[in-house]
Amino acid sequence: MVRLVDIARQAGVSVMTVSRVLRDAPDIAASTKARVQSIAQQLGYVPDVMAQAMRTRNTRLLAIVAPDTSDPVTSRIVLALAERAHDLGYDLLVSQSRHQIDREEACLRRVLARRVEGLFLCPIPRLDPSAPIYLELKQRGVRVVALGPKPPFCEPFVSVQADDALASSKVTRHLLALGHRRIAFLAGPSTSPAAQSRFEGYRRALREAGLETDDRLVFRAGETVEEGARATVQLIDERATATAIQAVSDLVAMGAARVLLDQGLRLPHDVSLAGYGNIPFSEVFRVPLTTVRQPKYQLGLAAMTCMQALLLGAPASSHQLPAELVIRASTGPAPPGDVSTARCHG
Amino acid sequence: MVRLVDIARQAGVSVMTVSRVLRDAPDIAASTKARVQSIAQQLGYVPDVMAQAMRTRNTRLLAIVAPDTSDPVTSRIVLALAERAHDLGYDLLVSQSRHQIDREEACLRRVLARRVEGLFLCPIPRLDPSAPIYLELKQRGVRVVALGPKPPFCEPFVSVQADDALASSKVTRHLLALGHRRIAFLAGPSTSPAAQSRFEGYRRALREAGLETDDRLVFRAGETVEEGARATVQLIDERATATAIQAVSDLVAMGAARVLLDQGLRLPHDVSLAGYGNIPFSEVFRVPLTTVRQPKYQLGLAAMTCMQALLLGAPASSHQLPAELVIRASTGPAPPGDVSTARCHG
DNA sequence: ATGAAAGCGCTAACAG
DNA sequence: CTGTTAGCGCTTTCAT
Repeated sequence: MVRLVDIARQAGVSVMTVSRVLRDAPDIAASTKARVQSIAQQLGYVPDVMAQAMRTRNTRLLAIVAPDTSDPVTSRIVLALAERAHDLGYDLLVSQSRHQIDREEACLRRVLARRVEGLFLCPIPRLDPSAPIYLELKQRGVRVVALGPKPPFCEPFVSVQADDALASSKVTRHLLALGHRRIAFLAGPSTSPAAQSRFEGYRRALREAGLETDDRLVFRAGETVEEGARATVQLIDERATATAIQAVSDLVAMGAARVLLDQGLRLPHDVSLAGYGNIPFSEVFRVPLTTVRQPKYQLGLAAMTCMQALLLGAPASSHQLPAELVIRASTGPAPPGDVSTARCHG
Repeated sequence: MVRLVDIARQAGVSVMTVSRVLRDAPDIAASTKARVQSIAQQLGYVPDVMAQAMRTRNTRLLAIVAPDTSDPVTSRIVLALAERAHDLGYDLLVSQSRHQIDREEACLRRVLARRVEGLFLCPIPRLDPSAPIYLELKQRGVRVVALGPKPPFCEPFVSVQADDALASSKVTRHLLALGHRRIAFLAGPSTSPAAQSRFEGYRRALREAGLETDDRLVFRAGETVEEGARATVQLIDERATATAIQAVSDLVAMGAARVLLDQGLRLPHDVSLAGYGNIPFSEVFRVPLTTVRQPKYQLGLAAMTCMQALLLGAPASSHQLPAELVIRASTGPAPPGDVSTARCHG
């Protein structure tokens, strides 16, 4: 490994001079500079970032801790973060908490031990409102940007997220505009703030349209295709006369679609279906799915912008980015003669 | 920041003693140990991995450099790598080369500057057979595990990949077994070794069945849905009388499906279609797609196993993991009376 | 069982 | 413009 001393010896100057040249510090004779640079080049010198960090206290290291960076949303965010980080001269550490609270804690300890300058955190939903490790992050002055909906115990952190409630209400309004009055909702896990927000958006839109949420139209699904399918079977079993179904996520919607299509129902002729999230390929789904496009990459960029502010010691504020309704083939006008619609009108 | 000295002072012992305790080194009085541990705990001591690394030369840092870690395959691999790395006491750096050669080089320089102990590399296909930066990696003794098909300039590195040629020939054999004789192939970019291997597998299966590759049935598609669609339009325009179409990837297959379905053709009644890669949701595609399931997570695990060997200075060998044919609804028996089939039989 | 000295590779602070 | 000194937080080596 080539060190500064090696170059210094070769060039017949002090280590300090070499250090200055290689950092482009001022007050160096042009001739010296050229000579040192050439020798460094020739020897194939590669600076030791660790040693620099040790001295300057700048690790130029950021980290993201998330339950699963392979999911379509997070992986796009990681892409944006790593890309921007690189351009800003930082490196990005990736750590998976696998939805396990103690694993998340272990990841965070690692991150502390690496003396990262900033942390992007997708917190695991917890039941317990107190989270000592998060307090510790705060205490130690780690700059934290929370990604996604912020649970109560993340209050002190800046956050960046899509406006789930708003986007979800856009979906509901779209269905209402198509004449649907009985819109079922396939809900996500109650521990997930994102899922909650989407349900909130649905309720809000209904309320604004002068309708009340009918509990018999709300089904607990979950996060997976399977759970979506199960909830839809239940919906059918219970003879819930909905003309439209709004799902908490595209995955759940796909499960619903499977069941509906298997029943011989046509989308959107017999029933409309909407998802949320615009996962890749929801476009090329059996019936191209009306959904919400989350600005994933933009979320990453926004998060990094926040981080830059924090790194400069500037105040940073949380952001809600608007998500966009994408109307495709799975939603259409409500069947005109539908009993339930009539009833609602009456 | 609490350092060893701080603990030492509190405990009335030397820094060395504290260091020993915290590393579980032998020859420490039980009483001292207990006292130091308790004080460390109480002060919230977090070791400085950088400083440790500086002294011990073990950075406990690994890195992955890939064109785009958000693609479905790579993101799963990253998941496996980060997870295993964590369990082995390593952290993982993620760096995106964005399909740009000079960016890849910049990423690799960063990785060198961080003194990572090992590197997972998804190389960008290059036309030029020489790649100085890769030679440098080799020279500097960085342990490298190549992911995916290994281009010629990566020869010196251990690699882990799915056996694309074999899996691709499984697809072709499946179509042959269904009675298809005129099987079109939608090929990928000629620079991609993976795409090449898949084409090879197709040819090999045909040859083994006593058939020759008909160049008029091979269409250059690419990597995207769009390119798949374009190639399929071309296929139709040229009146290529194929009864089955094998695509280099699921994305390309989806493009093909769009065109075929738009033409009013039924899958698999009129024409069979197979993809490759088993991207999420190819199962819930308009017509569930026959495809090849790549053992993505397993690839990550295998790569890490190789890395462990390298880190121990042990020899490691390259691995080809078998990929599995997944038969779904898009492939079926060849239309019995088909002219082309008849012609082949005659 | 514990401590003192030295140094990993680099740079801040000060001197000349 | 260039060099000297000191030290970042830790551990190796050698002493006691």
